[in-house]
Amino acid sequence: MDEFYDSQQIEQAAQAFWDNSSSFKVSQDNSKGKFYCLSMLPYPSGKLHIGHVRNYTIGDVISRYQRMQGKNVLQPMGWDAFGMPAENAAIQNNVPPAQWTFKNIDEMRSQLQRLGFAYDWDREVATCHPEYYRWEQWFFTRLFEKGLAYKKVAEVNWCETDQTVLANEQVVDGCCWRCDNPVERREISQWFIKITDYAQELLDDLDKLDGWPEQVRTMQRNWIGRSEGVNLRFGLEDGGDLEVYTTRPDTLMGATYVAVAAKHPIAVKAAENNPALAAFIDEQGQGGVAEADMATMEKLGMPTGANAIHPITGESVPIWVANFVLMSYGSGAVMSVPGHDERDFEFARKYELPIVQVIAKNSDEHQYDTSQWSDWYADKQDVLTINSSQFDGLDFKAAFNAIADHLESEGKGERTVNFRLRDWGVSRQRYWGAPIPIIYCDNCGALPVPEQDLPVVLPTDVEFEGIGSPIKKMPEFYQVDCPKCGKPATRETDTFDTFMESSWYYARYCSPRAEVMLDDEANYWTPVDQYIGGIEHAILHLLYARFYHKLMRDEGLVNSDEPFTRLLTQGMVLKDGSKMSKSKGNVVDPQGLIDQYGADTVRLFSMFAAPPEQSLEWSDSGVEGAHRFIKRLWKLAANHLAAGDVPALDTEALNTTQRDVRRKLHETIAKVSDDYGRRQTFNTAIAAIMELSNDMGKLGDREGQDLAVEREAITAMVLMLAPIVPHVCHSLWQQLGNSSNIMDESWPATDESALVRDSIELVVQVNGKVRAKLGVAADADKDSIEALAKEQPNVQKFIEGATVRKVIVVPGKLVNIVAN
RNA sequence: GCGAAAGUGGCGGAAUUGGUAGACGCGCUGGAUUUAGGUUCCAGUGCCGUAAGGCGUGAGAGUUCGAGUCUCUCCUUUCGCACCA
Repeated sequence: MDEFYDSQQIEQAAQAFWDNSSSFKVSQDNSKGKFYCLSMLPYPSGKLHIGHVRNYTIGDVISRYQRMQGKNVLQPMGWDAFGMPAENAAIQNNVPPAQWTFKNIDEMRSQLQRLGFAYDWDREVATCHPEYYRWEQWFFTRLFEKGLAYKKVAEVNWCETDQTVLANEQVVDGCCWRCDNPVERREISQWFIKITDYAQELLDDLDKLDGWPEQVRTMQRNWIGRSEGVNLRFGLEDGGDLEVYTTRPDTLMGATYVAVAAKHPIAVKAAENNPALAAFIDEQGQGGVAEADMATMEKLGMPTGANAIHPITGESVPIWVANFVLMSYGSGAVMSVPGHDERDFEFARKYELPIVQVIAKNSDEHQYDTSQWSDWYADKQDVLTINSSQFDGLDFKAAFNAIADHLESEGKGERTVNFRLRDWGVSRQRYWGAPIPIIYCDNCGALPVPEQDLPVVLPTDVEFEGIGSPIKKMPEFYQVDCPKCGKPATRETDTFDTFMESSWYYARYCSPRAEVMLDDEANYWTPVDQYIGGIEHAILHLLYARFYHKLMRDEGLVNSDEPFTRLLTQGMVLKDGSKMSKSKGNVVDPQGLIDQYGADTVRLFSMFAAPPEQSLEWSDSGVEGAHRFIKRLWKLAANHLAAGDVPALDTEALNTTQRDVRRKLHETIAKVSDDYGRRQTFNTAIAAIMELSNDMGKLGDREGQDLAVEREAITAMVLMLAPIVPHVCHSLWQQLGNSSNIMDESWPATDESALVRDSIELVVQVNGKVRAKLGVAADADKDSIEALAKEQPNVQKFIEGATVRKVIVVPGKLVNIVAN
């Protein structure tokens, strides 16, 4: 065997072998258990980023590990190919988005292939291809017919100068990123899908997802935001009423004003005769629509001059316009209880509105300081109502029920379950996306494009100027005949949110060329057994995909409730402590590293530097360390093979050193198996194999059973490293004399008899500090351990003159002598 | 602002169920070998201290025989917030 490790030659040979034997092509096979391992598909931005390398290495390691567990493994790859960057590149480089996108796909595909990922490339999907998005269009027409897709007015960021809609990302400090003019909020009519119809199920089913990180489930629960409260109505002095929703009806007696959104009809009407209010409302239309910006801006308000009638006391309370009340949330109005809501409290202090205390700490502490907020003011526990006339002296639950009952009996309100989750807006006023398959006819209204006319193909031969979407200026695209009455009609020119494509691609991989949206193979492979992707997708993408799966289930396309059984959320890759970005100049190009060290080194370092869920600090010298380890492994095998014939292992004939090494080997197999399968901490698996490799130096002269133990250990190491560094392990496997394909070998098994120990080492502590170490027989009893521990000279020294109060013996671990 | 995480040597990290803090790797120091050099191998390496020993897991408190791990308060950083993907 060549003593020199030549990564490029080894990797080329291994990849040629895999290609020639179609190693990763997979089909339905009912003789084995299936395992669907999926990594989030990349946006084809140009070149592979180091974050992609990490994501896809994790997926590949899990796939290859599962294959060695005897599973029929599907690991596909594709492209989330629609989106804004292609439009931006088109403007910058004067190249059509489609052309730019396909060039990037070709480049990135070859990079992925160079990394040796075990993808079934026959299943590759690009979401910008009409054969993909036609099914998305078809599915949307099904949702339309079921009443799950509808149109309503919603706000967007609007740049008046450029006459264009801006994404939140394109709004910088309230101004347009291109022309720097202030952005305003504009209402336009858009398509929505009723995710709120599924809010309760999306919430409930989170409990079933025990293969998901708890933090992701918590984030989704909070995002869905189920609350139980009361919808209640304040009367208006000039007739009619004003509906508000509250989760705190127990504090209704403390409502001292009502706040409405700037665009609320009451505000708009009041502004008619009030120029100052009109100016204020106008000002609130400035800036972007992003919630983070809304929530951090200064809380401002202005009185409308109108009053509302409190539903219980009948008292008159002022109606204010407040910029923190959003028209898109609930009814666009809230009751304000400054005594028991921190935001209302600050608002009331600022505008000198009355603050009334209506709950008090359950103790005798009825004191209430209206000059500053105290945490307990909003408590629901250990509080009683006060100043609430007939509702005095009640705890939260009793007050909630008494007031809700009262409102219901008076017809002024009703108990309601509310969700924070809003319907999914899927319209985008952009070019590079899937056309929304709707036709507007003056006679027949909005109609879905008939199935036989799908797909609505996005024209790719376009002049792209950057201001507005080119298809909005193409009569040959939007001028159509009404599919119902045949009269001239207009095609929808908005395109779908790209989350539409990424919400069902996992199912399409199962039968990517089928002439239906999904076929039987989808039910063979789904749900995905292991999904891997960035933590930044914890809410939106993962929630939309869960929703889509339920929609597809209800259409009869899949027969499971959830798309992803186990989820691994990968941490970010950092350099010098911060996220890599071109502006910081700290971007690591994986291609250069692959050229220099080989794919295996890059894969090994990516897996070794941190556990997958944590952020990973990239380090060039760390990459060298990974390369060094592969070279050591190579040399270990070369020297072993050079030592000559290996005798059969005779476990009865081993000396102490050989037994120790063999015990270490089987301890390592046990640990590494657990790390791969249950813990998914590949960094500790690699560390354990490195430890084993260090320990093998103890074996010495490679005589007799030395070689037998060494062969057993090297064989196991190569098998255990194969998922992480598949090329070098493929080569070593062959050189060790095996004719089989290593990825179809079985995972090594632990020999329990090798783990047996005669004696164990215990730690002896005095008052919790380590004072001695003690070797005892593995079956020693507590009393003899305690006696032995006390005899230790260094223990004697510390308990001398003191009284032993207690002795704690933790079997197999330690003895703690408590003395003073 | 709201929601979710993270914080351990010079650095990346380990400690899985409350039980020896710092595995493994990087870097550094000393030595050996070879070379023009990279390489390779051996030894050492949390901090203070000659030592005995003491201190030490973002800060502060608490529970416990025992806390990186559990509880509370605070600080810092990261991610998400619905049109970035």
